[in-house]
Parts: sequence; C-alpha cells; structure tokens
Amino acid sequence: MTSRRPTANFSASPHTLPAVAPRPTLRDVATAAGVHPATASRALNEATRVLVRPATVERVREVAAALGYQVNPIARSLKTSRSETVGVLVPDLTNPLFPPIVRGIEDALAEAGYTALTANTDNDPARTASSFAVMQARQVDGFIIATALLDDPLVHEAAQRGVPMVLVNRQTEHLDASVVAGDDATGIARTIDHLVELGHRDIAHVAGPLTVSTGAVRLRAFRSAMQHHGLPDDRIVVADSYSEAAGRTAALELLAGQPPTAVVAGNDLLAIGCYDALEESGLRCPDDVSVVGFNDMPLVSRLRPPLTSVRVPQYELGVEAARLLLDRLSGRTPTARVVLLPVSLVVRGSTAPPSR
Amino acid sequence: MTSRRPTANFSASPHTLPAVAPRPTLRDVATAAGVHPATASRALNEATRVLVRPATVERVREVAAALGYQVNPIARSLKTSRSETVGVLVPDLTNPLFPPIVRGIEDALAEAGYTALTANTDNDPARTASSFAVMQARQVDGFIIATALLDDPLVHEAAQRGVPMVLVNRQTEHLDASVVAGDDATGIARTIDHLVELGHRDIAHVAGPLTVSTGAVRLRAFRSAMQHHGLPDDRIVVADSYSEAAGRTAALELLAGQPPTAVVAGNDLLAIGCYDALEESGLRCPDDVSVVGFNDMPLVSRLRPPLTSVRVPQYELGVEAARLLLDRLSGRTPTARVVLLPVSLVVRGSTAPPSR
DNA sequence: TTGTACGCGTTATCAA
DNA sequence: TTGATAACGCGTACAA
Repeated sequence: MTSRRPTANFSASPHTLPAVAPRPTLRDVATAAGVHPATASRALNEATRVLVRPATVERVREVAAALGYQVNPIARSLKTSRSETVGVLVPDLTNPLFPPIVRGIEDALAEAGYTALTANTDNDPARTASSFAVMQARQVDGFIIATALLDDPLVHEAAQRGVPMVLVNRQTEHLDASVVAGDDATGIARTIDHLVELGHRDIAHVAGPLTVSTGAVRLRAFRSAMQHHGLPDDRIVVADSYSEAAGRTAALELLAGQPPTAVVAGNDLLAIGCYDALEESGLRCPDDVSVVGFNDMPLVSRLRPPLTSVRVPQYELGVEAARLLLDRLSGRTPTARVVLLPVSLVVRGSTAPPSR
Repeated sequence: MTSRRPTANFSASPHTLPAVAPRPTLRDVATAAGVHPATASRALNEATRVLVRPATVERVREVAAALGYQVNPIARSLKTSRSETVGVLVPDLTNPLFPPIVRGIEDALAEAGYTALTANTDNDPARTASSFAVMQARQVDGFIIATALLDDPLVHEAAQRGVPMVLVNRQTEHLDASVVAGDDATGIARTIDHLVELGHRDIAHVAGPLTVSTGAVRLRAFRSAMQHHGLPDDRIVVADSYSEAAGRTAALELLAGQPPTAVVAGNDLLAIGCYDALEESGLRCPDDVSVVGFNDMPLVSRLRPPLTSVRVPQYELGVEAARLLLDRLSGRTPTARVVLLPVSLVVRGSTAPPSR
C-alpha cells in the first residue's frame, strides 16, 4: 500500500486480483491530445473554455471522453480551496421531520454538482461544534443548518466570519444568515380559524419548548390568532420537549381543571401525547376535545382519530435552502433573507364542533 | 476571489470585512516548533509518531494545539489517495426504514474520523450508476449500499473490481460483498410460531416484490416455517411494491375467497394496506383476521389496532455495516461475510386467537 | 532521530 | 491561443 503500482501493470501475476483500473489524469488526456496539461485543463473547464481554440477544445474533449477522464475533485479542491461540498447539520435524522428536508437539500445540491456532508448533532452544542469543525476542515463551501437553537453562538460567530450559511426550519433572533422555514404563524392562524369556525371558543395550546424557535414562533402565533378572534389567549402549557410523553404530561396539566374544547399542539408528537392524556382522563377526541397537530408526519392520517395537522412542505424547504446557499456561493445575492414557504391545514377526524 | 490574501493581513482597510482567519498549515506548526515540516508531519501522525523523539512530539503537538492546527484532509487525500469518506447509497431517505440505518452508519463512521456521502437512488439504475460514479470521482474509500436489487450488475462489477463494499438490509445472490441484514427468516419463523400458538392454522402471506431481496427472503421463510408446522404454505399473494395501496390490492385478492384467519405482511405498509382491505370487506382485526407487519416502523404502535410487527435493529444494522467496511478498509478481514442481526417479534393488538 | 526532496492532480499566472 | 512554471498542503522514500 505504501509503494505505487508498477508501471507495467500487465506484469502482475495471474493470481493477483485485477488491479483497479488507474483513473486517467489530466496529463494523460493532454498527452493523448497532443497539448499541454494547462491547455487541456482550460479546454475542459466551462469558464476557461473560451480561451482555447474551438478545434482544440473539441479534440481535448473527445480524447477525455475516450479515456473516460473525470477530474479529480480532490486535486481541484486543493488548488481552488473550494470543494463543491456543503455541510448539513441536523439534530437527528431519525426524527421524521428531517428526512424530507435532507432529501430536498441533497437533490437540489446534486443538480448543481454539489454533495452534502450531513451530521447529527442531537442538539448538543459540543457535537455541533465538533461536526462544524470537521466539516470546515473538509473545506465545505457552506452550511445548511437545521439545528439552531434560539440563540446559537456558533451560528452567530460563523455568520459574522462570513461563512456562507442558510438556516432551515428554525430561526435565530439576530438575522445574520438566510432562513428558510414554513410559515408557521399562518399555519397556526388557519388552525384557529378552523376551530373557531367549528364553534370552539375555549382553545388551549400545548407549546413546544421555547428554546427552540418553532416553539416560540408557534406560541406567539397562537396568542396573536386568539387575540385576533377576541378569545382568551392564556390557556397555555409549555412541554419540555417535542415528544409524546411531554405532550401527555402537558395535556394532563391542562385537563386538571376545566378542559378546553380544543387543543392546538406544537407538533404531531405532542398531539399524540394529548390523545393519551384524553384517553386517561376519560375524554374522547374529537367528541369532547378536538386536537390539532403540526408537521403532518407520516401515518398521522392512520391514527384514531386521524389527526388534523398543519402540513409543512419539508422537501421544498430543503430544496429552497440549498438553492439559497448555492446562490450565495455563486456570488449572487450576498444579503441574508428570510423565505417563508406556505403551509396548509389538513383537516381530518380529530377536529369537530364542540359538544359543550 | 482569484487573488490570494495579502501577506500583511493588517493592511486591509478598516471597512473590509474581517478576513476568514487563515488556517495554519503544517509549515506554520513546524516553523513555530522549530522543526522541519516532515518532522511535524511524523509527530502529528499516529502511525509515524514512534519515529520521532518523544520530546519533539510533545513540542510539536503543543504548538499545533496552540495554533489550532488541523490537518487539511484534502491535501492528505491527494497524497494518500484515500479520503476517509464513504459513499452511502439509499433508495429513499424518506422511507422510514432508512433514517435509523443511515444514522447508525454516520455515527459509527464519525467515531473513526470518516464522513458519509449519501445519495438517494429511488431504485433507479441510472441514478444509482451516476451517484456511484460521482462518489468514486470524489475518491470515497468504499461504499455502503442499501439499494441492491436482487441482482444488481453494478454491485457485481464493482465488487469484482475490488471496490470495498458492504450491503445493508438487502442481499445479492452471488456473495461477492459483505452483507449486514436482519435475521428475517427467524423473524418470520417466530411470527408463525406466535400465530400457531394462538391457534391459527389458515395463515396467508402478502409478500413484498420478489425483485427485492427482502421480499424473496421473507417469502421463502414463510414457506419453510409453514411447512415446519405442517401447514399449507400456498396462501400467498405478491404485492407490486412496498406500499399501502399494493398491500390493500393484494389483501383484497386474498379475501375474495375464504379469508384466512391470519395474514403475515411483508412489511408494515403492506400490513396497513391489509387493514384497509379488511375494513372494506367488513372484517375486523384482530377479531376476524390477525395481521402482522415487519420493521416496526414509528407510530405503528399507535394504529388501531396497534400493529404486531417484527422489529429490526436498524440503527445497529447501520453501525455494523460501517464497522465491517472500516475493518475492510483498514486491511483486516478482507473476505466477505454475512452478518445477520437478531430481530424480535413485538406483539400488540393486531394478533389474537382465531374466532373460527 | 531528523532533514531533503519530490510528487499527488489540478489550476493560476506569466510569458511567448 | 498555448506553453512553462509554480503552488495548493501533505506524506514519505531516501539520505544523513
């Protein structure tokens, strides 16, 4: 492994496994085309092609194709200090919210010849920082970050340093990076509209953790939507985490007193926790209490009752984030901006007119 | 962007954004430590450290730490023609089966300093081939492939060429690459045991597509388990795809005649399709027909009835696949092998004694 | 135990 | 329009 392959490849013993065919290099192409490597490089490169005589370009390209030449991105990166690679930081790929986003990112990046490096941070600052460092060492051209807590120092610091970066699904308070997210506020507003239309007036909110931007944004949106309808906006319990257990705990607290006729949950898992709490309290959904989730994750349409939820265009979120970053990397649109994608309320069996 | 930063960094105008701090290079470390770059390289490299006087090692490491030096993986790759990078090919990250696997892979790789490059193939040979090529161009050291159709020419060809490769969750017929999978056959056997124990004798199988190895393996296992119990093994319908719709169609076909008392589905989505078909046929689960799924995907415990399913240790599958590949890359265990991880039957409400 | 010298494959710059 | 040359940052035979 330390010595290079012998020049005479065919001299290998017949018992030796066939050596991996050595990839032709730019030199090989140049030699075969009878030009200097620099010329071959220019001929093969989109941007510098204009500098080369068309006939030469043609010849070089033909030879390259014939030899099956592909540029070595490693060597190119060393020279250009760009890698056509993007770091993607996600809390946990296992959380159903993220796979569609990541898929959108990867599809959009691939279309532009870029590759994603993804890492799971578990929302742990140490892991985040270390992944970030590793990716920077690998010369990623930029980052797409879905993990920003409400005030992530890492994000600030990097953004300040001018590291190209796009935030997905979560926001920071200081706007120093572009952000792509679902229009949560409108989603909550439509939810409240729907419930009010059904006749609900006593509506509660099981909020997600406020350290996460979605938790804070949705809570604020709940308050403002309720006020808009002239309804009390103070039936609120904040869950510890986005989990079924936390949702159950929060909902039980809510149901200890006079139960509301409808509960707006911070996300689908919290909504499922509400289902549990209702069942334990001997209440039925939607007969006694309506429940609405957020994110419309897979299989929630299969629950009993099927969960009414706000659908977020996750795949498109990813695509848009990648596009924004690619724009930034290509030098266009250097200023940060916020893109909110429209969400939609999917009405199913968990919401009905109040019985009281 | 084409010109390099001036040597005198501080000469930049005050209005210029602070330049990204230039990463210190091995030279910088060597100079600061008063040694030759080669010595610094040896001191910093695990394998060559023994060649350097301990005191020197110490000094170099301290200086490196002080300067915040990190090796440039690009330059290293160019030299070593390894990239500490692994290509991961997955059909669709959006399919709940795969995120845990990918997460396992990434965690295990990260522990060894490796990074994953993932791509979605949608089981499209063209996309697969192109992703494969792109990754090879990026000098990945090996592949973890979760997409192998039963007889994927790409896999064969690459394996023959000696490309390090591990297959996850699916198998090929010719064993020229290592394979990590759940022990599906035992899972099916335990399922049949469970149903027989409940008193079922008329058990049918809604098989997944036979072009995919899991479909074929589980079907074979079904047959053999039924034979083992001396029961008829010919109540079988093959679904077109692993989807709810295909499951429904297949199950309807099954229910057209005398319905079985239990259905073993090729995976959870097919099982959900069976739920649909039963409901349409006016049959109840588990009262009239028991149903068992496979994979135990998220939220199936929340269905009505909660689905009995075979749990596959997906995360561990990923971890094991990564370990196998890393072993291979480090030169150990060059021979291909098959690792089957134990699965477990999770009994829930969709199985009960037969009423007939 | 350390230094010397070179090359991995590419592209930027300068000269012709 | 093309060629010559150097350099990106590192690892490693070889020499000392």
